[in-house]
Amino acid sequence: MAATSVPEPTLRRLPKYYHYLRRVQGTGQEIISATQMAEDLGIHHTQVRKDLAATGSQGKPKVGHRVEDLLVSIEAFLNWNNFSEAFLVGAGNLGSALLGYTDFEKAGIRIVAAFDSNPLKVGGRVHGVEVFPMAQFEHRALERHIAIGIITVPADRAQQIAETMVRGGLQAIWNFAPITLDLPEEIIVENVELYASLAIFSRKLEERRKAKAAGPQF
Amino acid sequence: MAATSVPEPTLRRLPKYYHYLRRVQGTGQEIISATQMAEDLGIHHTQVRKDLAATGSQGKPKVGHRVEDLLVSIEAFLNWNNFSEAFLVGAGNLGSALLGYTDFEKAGIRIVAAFDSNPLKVGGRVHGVEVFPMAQFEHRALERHIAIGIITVPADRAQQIAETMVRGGLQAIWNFAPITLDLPEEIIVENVELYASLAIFSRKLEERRKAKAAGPQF
DNA sequence: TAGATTGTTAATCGATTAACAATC
DNA sequence: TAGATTGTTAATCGATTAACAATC
Repeated sequence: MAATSVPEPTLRRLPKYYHYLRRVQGTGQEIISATQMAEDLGIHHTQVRKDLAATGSQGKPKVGHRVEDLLVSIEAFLNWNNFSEAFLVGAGNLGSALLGYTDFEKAGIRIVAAFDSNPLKVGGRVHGVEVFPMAQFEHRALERHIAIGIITVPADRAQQIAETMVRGGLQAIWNFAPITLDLPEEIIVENVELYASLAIFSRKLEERRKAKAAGPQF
Repeated sequence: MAATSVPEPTLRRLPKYYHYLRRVQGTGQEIISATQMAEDLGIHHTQVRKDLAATGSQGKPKVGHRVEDLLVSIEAFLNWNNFSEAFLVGAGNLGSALLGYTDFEKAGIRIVAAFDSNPLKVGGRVHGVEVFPMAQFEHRALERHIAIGIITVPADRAQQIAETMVRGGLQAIWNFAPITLDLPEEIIVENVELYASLAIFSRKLEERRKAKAAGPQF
């Protein structure tokens, strides 16, 4: 069962390479070296080589990698040729924004329905996606064999929604609520922690202010 | 200059503790142990202790930590009592969603103006925040001594926007576009990589499917 | 050929986890 | 007191970086 052998940081970097390579492709360039990629992306070149090797793509010594080959390898490795269907819960500001991201489809996920507990939203459509009452989530998810759930509700409702998702047979949850979900171990959970960025901002800006106040030391 | 000594992963976990402790506080509980926190958040207890120690908060052996004390320490450490003003560029779906997040203010950031190149959006308000033409960004930023910029435009415009931000004197950039910004080293950049989550989903779901197809091994 | 580039193996670094002494 | 909990020092683990052989 060595399939888990690819480190998660590598997995996280692959989309970065992918988007970069798409831009390179857009300029008409057909060959690229790991060295060049590393420089442009601010990543160590050995790192880039290892990451690309993980996708099974091979380059030619002295030449480099074919941009097209790399794109195909990454797509295949991430299974981005197929997509899984997703249900989104919470058609508020953030939820609506995600419903508008048609590009997710190129990245393995298609949001096929939204759910909300607000009767004013139910029955309508957001970016073309129908909004159903939360009460219908479980049976619709089971019926359609949905794999992925997206949580864009306030923190105090997230745990409960997540549990409904598990009952609906979902296998992966993309959680935008700032709360740690307590779920069976086999459920894949990805938390988008917006506040983590803010913590880094506050701290680093403050450090800089202090450094400035202390004056240049040399 | 030991201020940089706090590891970034610690910084990223602190908001998690903070939101958790707020919920605990909401139940009326006044004392909590690192052990309990660790269990609820799925983090090793030693890790929690080290992270809390970094904020300067102290607990009492056999007793635990006062919830209130921890909240105050984390707030102070992250400088969340003050806030910095931010300009957001790109009042589309995601940008609008962020403009509606009034909670960011508790986390050290207040979005005071939005900018967009679409004349239809300029002059209007989104969640109460005025939308200005992009051409005014630089002088308004300089005038108001803005520290933080938020980029919620498509990838192909992000680099250019970021450069304008630097010219406007901003010190930190929160980038939601899937592109690596090439900026002077002193600029603090935080990338929110939504596609990273999708990479993990695709890969892990695929692994699971394969494991299932192979059948239970024991 | 010479040299740029690939790809792998070894060394380093830093975060996480384990072990343990201190304390109320 | 005994035992739970804190907080620190040491060990482990895994990712990143460095070194180097292979190749067109």
